[in-house]
Parts: sequence; structure tokens; C-alpha cells
Amino acid sequence: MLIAKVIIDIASSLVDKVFDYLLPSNDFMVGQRVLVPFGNISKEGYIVEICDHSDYEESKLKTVISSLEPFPVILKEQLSLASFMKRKFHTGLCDAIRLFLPSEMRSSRVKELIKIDCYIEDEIKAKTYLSSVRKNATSVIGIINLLLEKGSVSQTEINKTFNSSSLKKLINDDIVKTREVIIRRKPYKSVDNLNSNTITLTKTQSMVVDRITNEKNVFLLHGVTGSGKTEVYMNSMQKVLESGKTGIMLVPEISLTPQVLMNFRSRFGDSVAILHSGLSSGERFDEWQRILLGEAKIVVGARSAIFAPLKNIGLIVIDEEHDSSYNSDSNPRYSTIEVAKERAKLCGASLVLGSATPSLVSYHNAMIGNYQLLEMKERINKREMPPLKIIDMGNEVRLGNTGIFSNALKDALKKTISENNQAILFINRRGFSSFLMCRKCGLVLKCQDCDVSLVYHKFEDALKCHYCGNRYKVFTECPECGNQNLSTGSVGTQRVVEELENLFPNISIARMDNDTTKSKDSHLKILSDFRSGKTQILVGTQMIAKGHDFPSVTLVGIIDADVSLYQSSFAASEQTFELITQVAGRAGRADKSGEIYLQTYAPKHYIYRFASYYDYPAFYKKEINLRQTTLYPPFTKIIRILFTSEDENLAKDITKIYYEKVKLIQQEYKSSFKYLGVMKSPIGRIQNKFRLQILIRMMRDKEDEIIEKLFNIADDIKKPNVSIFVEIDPQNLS
DNA sequence: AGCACGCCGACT
DNA sequence: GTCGGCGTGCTC
Repeated sequence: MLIAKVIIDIASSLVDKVFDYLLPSNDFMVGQRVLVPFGNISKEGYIVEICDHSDYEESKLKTVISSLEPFPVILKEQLSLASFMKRKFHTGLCDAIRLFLPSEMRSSRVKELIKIDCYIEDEIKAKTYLSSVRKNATSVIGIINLLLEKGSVSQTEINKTFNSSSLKKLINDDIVKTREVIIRRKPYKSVDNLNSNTITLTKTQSMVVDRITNEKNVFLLHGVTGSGKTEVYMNSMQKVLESGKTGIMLVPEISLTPQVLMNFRSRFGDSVAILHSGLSSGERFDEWQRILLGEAKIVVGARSAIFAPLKNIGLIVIDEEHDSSYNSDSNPRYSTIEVAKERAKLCGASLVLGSATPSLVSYHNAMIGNYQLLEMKERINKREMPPLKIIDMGNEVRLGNTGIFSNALKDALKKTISENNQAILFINRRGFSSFLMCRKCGLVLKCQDCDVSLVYHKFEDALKCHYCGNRYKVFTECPECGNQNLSTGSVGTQRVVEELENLFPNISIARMDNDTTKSKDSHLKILSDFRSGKTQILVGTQMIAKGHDFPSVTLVGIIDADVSLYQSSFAASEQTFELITQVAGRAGRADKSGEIYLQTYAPKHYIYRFASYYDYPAFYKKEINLRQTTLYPPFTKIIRILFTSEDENLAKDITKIYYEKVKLIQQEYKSSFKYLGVMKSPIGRIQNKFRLQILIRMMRDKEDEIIEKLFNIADDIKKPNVSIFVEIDPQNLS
């Protein structure tokens, strides 16, 4: 008797295990979706294994009811990926499997789009019929003539111009035949121009392509902005296709613009499938189906495209690998890079991580030989990076200028406007939380135990450390210089726009932030208005930092660089360097040269110095030393165990139980634990759920062992109505 | 996630 | 006496 091991499609840790069922016949396959009896109801499930014995009492086994599709919808490789994710990230198997299918497919809300095609099989019969019909039967005559001329036309098309009852009559009389044709909904139909202009690669580029395509390896491609990484990706994909393999290209969600997709379409035509959240459910389903059936050979998409049902993968590219959108920080939590590494390993593919500002962790991996480092140090047009000027805002205050703009930036704006060029003003909101800063000397208070900035909590009127929960009294004067002009928070885009309007009343200014991009196409409109020159100054947040190419921009102003520098995270410096480099890359992209003004209260900070020289290696060296001495990643692991529940006491109880168990592990691995603490989450309640957390920082010598034990505790003490999430190196601690 | 089983309050 | 509250626990 054949036994199917089935994962039930219920995303609850309590039922996230394999259930054994009898199979009613031999025609079931691993990876198929099936309907099974479960308790008193029937549920959808996924066959993960077929074998001939069960550890469960055989007499109690129920039988699979039916299959939902006649073929498997999940590849064996994907099932391995799911169990990897369970091991590595403690995700549920069901949660992982759901990532492999378009969500609309479960509960069958989406179907193939079927067109009814009409045609004439027997022309002679049709012509005979035509001659026998009344002369004023215009619809009947028209339909037959149309079909005789065109061969076949869809039913909806015919009904548009002719009487539908005439068509029905013709079909009944067997003159016109019908057949069902599956139509693939195609996203971005309009960007379908196929003028593939092949660009000759530079020496460096083709060397890089050769290595990527000839070695099976994990590569870190560090290429400065404008060094032509995209061309490298395209060419590598081309070669992979030519060798009969397939590829996945991941980009951050935000850069999935029609332009990027057009690049791929024009190069690879219909063998490209696109997967991201902006597609309609029908489009997503059809793209997914094209991948599964092997019609598409290249998948372009945001992070979840790494789970595409693509066979025979030869290359995976992750562009802008430092981008935080590659880390999923809500359920199921996973790191796309880790998943990609595993997938590449499973199918023997190369993995390319590309960035102008690689994450410190990735670069460190390259330095210690885990990744192969590929460098592209020169820009294609050999143009120098635009000069970056650091403006000391403390000095402006001392000179009596307490406004948002320094005098230097005002002058530069004036000049830009008079020369009819464009400017971008960047407002830093990354990891926005208020810190307390001295407006004179730039001092920001840090935690004594953690060496990260303190966060001001308004309702408690206290400064807190988000890494250990320490509380400090709010200062009224600067402990360094005695100045009483302390400030929290940062300026908003709105205020910048207002002040600009006062300074330059006749200039048109666009604002781009969360407020102004709520409606669906506002994004595109703001950007295209700016591109066309309709607006001259663009004020915006992170959204404007990435990827956009505006040839007329000659001035970039970073209003408040310090905000990301002083966010309460050990990675604050890294993220600031990254951000500045990205924003600076917006200036002087075409033949006009550009400049960048960076306003700060800490002009001597090493991050700004390295950023102003665009010196990534120097930044890396400094920062990695710092991480080593302060014992932060990649030299340690930070683990957060998050407990959420609508019942505060329940959350507290289970946190306590967990904490006691972690203390036992700490005893066992004393030398590995660098920090262990329990506290409320910085945001104590989200969506009416109370949040508590345990934070651990530990050395990496026994990391796998310890993490496994932490996962096991969660499994052992889990209960209904409380969720436990064990997060490894979480991106944010909210 | 559902649904049944089970042990304590206000009712025809 | 019972109808029903939803806490607890199981589903191959």
C-alpha cells in the first residue's frame, strides 16, 4: 500500500508536520496538491513524500480524496528548500511551501484565462450555407465572410460587431466550430519592444562575465555606480541561456520599474517571466505557470522570485545585495541571500551578489574566502565620481543660521536654478526614531553597555537603548559642552518644501514621500514630471535614493545625514555610508557634472570622510575593525526571540518560561554568550498584540548548536494564542 | 485553522 | 434539572 506524507495547508505551528495518508491509486506524485480528510473537514495539502510504510497506526490512516491538479506544482528542489528554511530560519513547512505558489491558487481563486475561438472547418459547407441564406441576414453573412477571410476569430471579438444570436445559430448548425484556447495574461504588454542593442563589453566586464559563467561559485560583484553591472548580469544570463540552462534575477522591489523590465524583455523576449507584488493575480498566476511549464527561462523579480518553480537553474543574480528588502522581517522570516545560496547549491548554479556598497557581512565573507570577490573599479564613461562637500551645520548655527539649509547649499541651489539644471534634496528617514542631539557640538548620547545611540521615548520621557533596554534620564544640557540647545527628531519633507518655496517662489518643486505616493501611479507621475523637467527640484525620502537616472540633475543635497548615523543600531554607520553613496550616485550621471552637499553636525565623522572619497575599502577596514572590537556581527550573532499575544499576561508568562530555559543554555555555553536580556519590545504593542523580547548576542563558535536549542525551546513550549519568533540577525528591533 | 469534548453559570 | 459559555486539545 502506498503512503503519502502530506503537509496540510494550515499555517499554524501546531499542525505543521507531515500527516500520513493512504493513496487510492498509483497516479499520485510528490509535489502534487491534494484534498485530504482532516479531522471532520477536508483540507488542501501537499504531498512531500510517497513511500510504503507509515509509523502511524495503519488502521487509523485515512485516504487521500483527490488531486487538485493532474501534475505536481512543487519541484523536489523546492521541497528541499522548504526543509532548509525550517532548519535555518525555523519557518513552518507550510509557510515555506506557500511561498512557492501564487497565493491566489490556494482556494482556487484564479484560473487560466480561456478564450473561445471560432473557426470554419468545412469551407465548402459554409459557402453552400452562405448561398442559401436570406440576403438581409447581414450578421450571418458577415460572420462567415470574416471567418473565411481570417481563419479564426475569438467569440468576444465576433460578438462585438455582430449579433450574438446569429453566431449561436451558426454554431448550432455546425457551420462554425469552436475550440478553447488558453490565453496567457502578459504583464507590461506595452513595454514590449524588441530592439535588442547589444553593447560591447569592456575588458573588465567580459572578464567578470567569463568567471561567473565558467565557475560554479558564489561571487560578490563589487562595482562602483556606473561601472556597468547590469550589462554584466545581462550577458551572463545570455550565456547561461545559450548553455541550455535558466536563471533568476532578483532586484529590490522598489527598482522593479517598467524600464528595468523593458531592458530584460528587449534582450530576452518572451523567455522572461516577471514576478512581483504589483502584478494582478491573473498575471501572476500565468507567469508562474509559464515558469513551471518551462516556457520561461529567466525569472526577474523581487525577493520572493527566488522561490519560482524554475528548473535547471544555472545562475542566480541578486542585484543591490545590501538592500534590506531582501530580508523578510515578517512571517515567514528568511534571508533571501541564504535561500539563494542553498538553491544555487542544490542545483549547481552560480550565485552573484552585486552591489556598489556591499553589506559588511558579504564583503567580509569575500575577504575570508567564502565568496569570490569580483571588482569593477572604473565607471564605463571613465567619469570621476561627483565631488561631495561636507557642510558643518554646527558652524552655521554658530554663525546665526538656524534654518534647514546651509548658506553653501542655498548658493548651490541658486546656481543650479539659474543654469536651468535640476536638483534633488534628500531627507533622511531611514530607521527614523528620535535621538537627542546637541545642536552645537553634535553629541549624541550612547548606551554605556552597547555602544549604540539612545532613543528618546516621548511618553516615558526617557532615553532607552534598544539593544539591552537600559533607561537613562533625559538631559537638559549637553554633558560635553553645556549647551542647552538640544533637539530631537528631524525635519520632514513638508517643511523643506515650504522653506524652499520661500527661498525660490517661482520654481516648481515636487515632493516624494509616503504621503504623496499613496495612490497607485503617483510614484510614476512624480518621477516622469521630474524627468521631463516639469519640476525642477525634487524633495524626497529613501524612495528617490535608488536606481533612478535623471540626466539633468547636477546638484544633490543631503539635508540631515546624521539621522541614519544615530539610529539605534550597530549597523548605523554601514547604512549611512550606503545611503550617502546611493544618493550621491543620482548626480552627474550623463555628460553634465554634478556635486553633492552633505549637511551634518558631525563633519569629522569617519563615515562622512570615507563617503566623500567614495572609498569603500577604507570604510570597510575601519568598520570591520570596530565590529571586531565591539563584538558585533559578523563576529557575533544577534538573536531576538519575539513573543506576541493579545493577552499581555500570557505573553509575559511564556517569555518568562523561555527566558529561564535560555539561562540554562547560557550556563552550558558560558563563554559564547556576550549578552542576554529580556524586555518589552521598543514598540510595546502592534495590532493589539503585546510584544516582549529576549535578546541574545553570542560568539559564533557554537552558533548552530545554540540556535538549534533555541528553536527546540520554542517548539516545546508553544501554545495557542501566543506566537514565538526566533530571529537570527534581525534587521530591526521594533 | 476548525471542531469536539468538557467543566462551570443563568434560564425555559 | 439543562442550555451554552469558550478553555483545551486533536487532527494521519
